[in-house]
Order: sequence, then C-alpha cells, then structure tokens
Amino acid sequence: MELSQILDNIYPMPEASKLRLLQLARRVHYPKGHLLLRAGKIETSLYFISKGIVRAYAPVNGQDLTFWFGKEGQTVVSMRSYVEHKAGYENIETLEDCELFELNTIELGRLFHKDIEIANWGRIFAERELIQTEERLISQQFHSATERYRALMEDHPDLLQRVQLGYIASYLGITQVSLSRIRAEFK
Amino acid sequence: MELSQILDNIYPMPEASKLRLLQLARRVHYPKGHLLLRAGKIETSLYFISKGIVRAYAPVNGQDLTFWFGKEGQTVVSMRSYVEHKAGYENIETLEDCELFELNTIELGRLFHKDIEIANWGRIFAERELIQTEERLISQQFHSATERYRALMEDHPDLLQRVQLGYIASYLGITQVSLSRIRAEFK
DNA sequence: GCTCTTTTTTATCATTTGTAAAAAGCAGGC
DNA sequence: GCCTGCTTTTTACAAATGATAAAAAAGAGC
Repeated sequence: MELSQILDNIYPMPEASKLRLLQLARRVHYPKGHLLLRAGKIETSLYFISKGIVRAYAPVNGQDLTFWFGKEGQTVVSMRSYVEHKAGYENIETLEDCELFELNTIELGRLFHKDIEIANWGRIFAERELIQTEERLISQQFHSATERYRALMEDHPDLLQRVQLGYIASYLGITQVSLSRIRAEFK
Repeated sequence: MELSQILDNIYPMPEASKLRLLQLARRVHYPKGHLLLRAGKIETSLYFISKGIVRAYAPVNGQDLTFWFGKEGQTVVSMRSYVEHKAGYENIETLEDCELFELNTIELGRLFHKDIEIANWGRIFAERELIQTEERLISQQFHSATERYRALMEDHPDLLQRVQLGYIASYLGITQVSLSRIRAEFK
C-alpha cells in the first residue's frame, strides 16, 4: 500500500499539504522480529505500515502483554511519546518482514502549526484511533472471552492466520490455554 | 470551573482563537438524572463540565453498562457523532445537578477549518483522550478486578463518594456482588 | 526425512467471578 | 415513628477462567 493512499484514507488533503507530509517520509524495511519502538524511551519516529504486521506489547508484572496489532494502512506510534513527549509504555515489534514509511514526529509537530490541513489530518487521525480504542474497551469490558474471540474472527480473520495464538490470547485478555479451549468448542 | 480555564487545560490558545470558542458556548444547567446525550441519535451538542458529575453508559444485551465518568473540567461528547456523524452508542446522564457549557459540534467543525490554533486544540484534545482510553484498556485487560478497584480508589477517591456502587462495578467490568466482595476484603 | 525447537492442545485442580435470592442499611414522605 | 423504595451487602451454588504440567502437533534448519 502506498503512503499517499494511507494518508488519504485517514483524511484527504489538498495536494500541496499532502506533498509536505510525503516529503517528510522515507521508506524503510525491517525483517521479522525487529523492535520498532521501545518501552521506556521517548520515541521520535512514527511509521505507516505499507506491508506486514506488527504488535504492540507492554511489560506488566514481568509478562509481555499484547494490546494492539497493526497491519497494512495502519499507523505505528507511541502515543505517550508523540503527544506528551514522555517515555512510552509499549514495545512494538514486527511479526513479519515489514515495509514501512518512517516520519519524524518532531517535524510532523512543526507542520501541525504551519498547515491547517495537516493539523486537521492529525486531529482526525487521533479521533479515529480514539473511537476504535473506545470500542475495544467496551467490548473488553462487557463481552465474554468467547464473544470477543468470535468478533475477532469476524472482523479480522487474517490475524488468526498471521499471528501466533499466544499473542492473540494476550490481546483478548485471556491465557493461551483458555483460548485453546474456546477454539476447541467450535470444532 | 470556568470555560476559559477548561480550554486552557487542554491546550492554551492565543486570545483571539479562544474567544471564538468562548463565543460558541452557552452556559446551561440540568438537574440530576437528565439525559445529555442519547444512544442511537446523531448528537450535535458537546459539553464541558463546569460543576457536577455524569456517566456514559451503553445498552448491551439489555443491560446498561457504564464505561465512563466525567466531572469538572472534562468534556462530554459522543465520539461517533462528533467524528463520523453517525448515531452514537452511548447515553450520557447527569448524576448530580450539573452546570455545563454547551457547544454545537457543527459550528466547532467549521472553526477547525478556519483557525489553525483551534484545529490544534481539537487535535490535542483527541490525543489526550486517546491516551487515557488506551491506558484504561490496558488496565482493564491485564489487571485483576481487585487491582483496578484499588487503582480507582487512589486515582479518583471522590468517585466512590459521589457515584453509587452499581455504576462503579459496571465501570470496573464486574458485577456489584463482586465489587462488594472486594470491598469486604479491605475491612 | 530427521532432529530440535516452538507452538498448540489436553488434562487436572484451584481460584475467581457470575447468578439468584435474601437480608440489611438508608432516605424520604406521610 | 414507620412504611416504602432503592442501594448495598451477604450467602449459596454454578460457571468460567487461571495455573501448572505434560503430550501432541507444527515448523525450521540441516
């Protein structure tokens, strides 16, 4: 997926503004298993995923807890670093060989104050992410593990093919053993 | 709490931009039990809470599930309506007599495209909400009910005084019976 | 195709949480 | 004071989920 299309899918901007963003980006490539962002660091890179899949995980009580997957068209960023310039709580690693577009968040921040179209693009990006996160929260809080698994199967069947079940279980907030039990019911 | 201060706490703007926002707002007052926003409706009002406390709840499987509380300084908005102009999934009701500042989201949207300071204010508002929601999600997913209750007690002790336990239990993603059990342990 | 490693499933038992119903506590109206 | 309705706590039992260990299956490298 090309960067121009990824940007348009968030919010279509006039060509001049889009060009400014495109010029900030550089295409990078990382193999499976590469750490894109590190917990405890103030990160200044933001990535758009052109090809591949990544996961975000936070170390909690000595365990790595997966709370997000990103694939083609999605944006990889430590919100804590990006918004508050503080150390983030998440590691983000590639789960496949990935092709990404990398942007510097400081330079992006400058554009937000220079170009109103880009500022609105940034606003709409955050708003969309917010809705998705809020829906995840509600689903997490009020649906059973089985219901959440079925919803994931419907909404993102490809994830189950591309990501190992231990990570999926963590994402669903259950143990791998529980997930395995749930899967066994449907066969 | 005055509106000017609420806006500044999100992101301080030059006076001219702030005035534009202030002019959009009107002060309103509602008694305890008033429904500010309705699920299934495309809402065009957004509120800043000057005084009082509100809760957001979604009807899921015939139950009302509380997933958010707002108090002084916070913003009441149906993200679905505000961002996507679609029917929202939440009801939001006052739990106390409330003093609020009401804004029309359509007019606010116009300002986003006219005034870059306001656009950035809107961006930062969404980004902050996003971080909070993401942290709630992680806490919800990876901490036990007891840990979540203790965290709530530390972070928002006033909530426990101002909100009935049935709503708190729902907010924590557990039943009222479970919450009662947890509370009994600490005595 | 075989070996070694990683991932997934199965089995058992302990713990947590849910459901339902009853009891206790509290506040307002008469 | 004493109903009445609402909220909170308690109890008993059922269901879901977790922890641990071990077996089975799947994949990677040679």
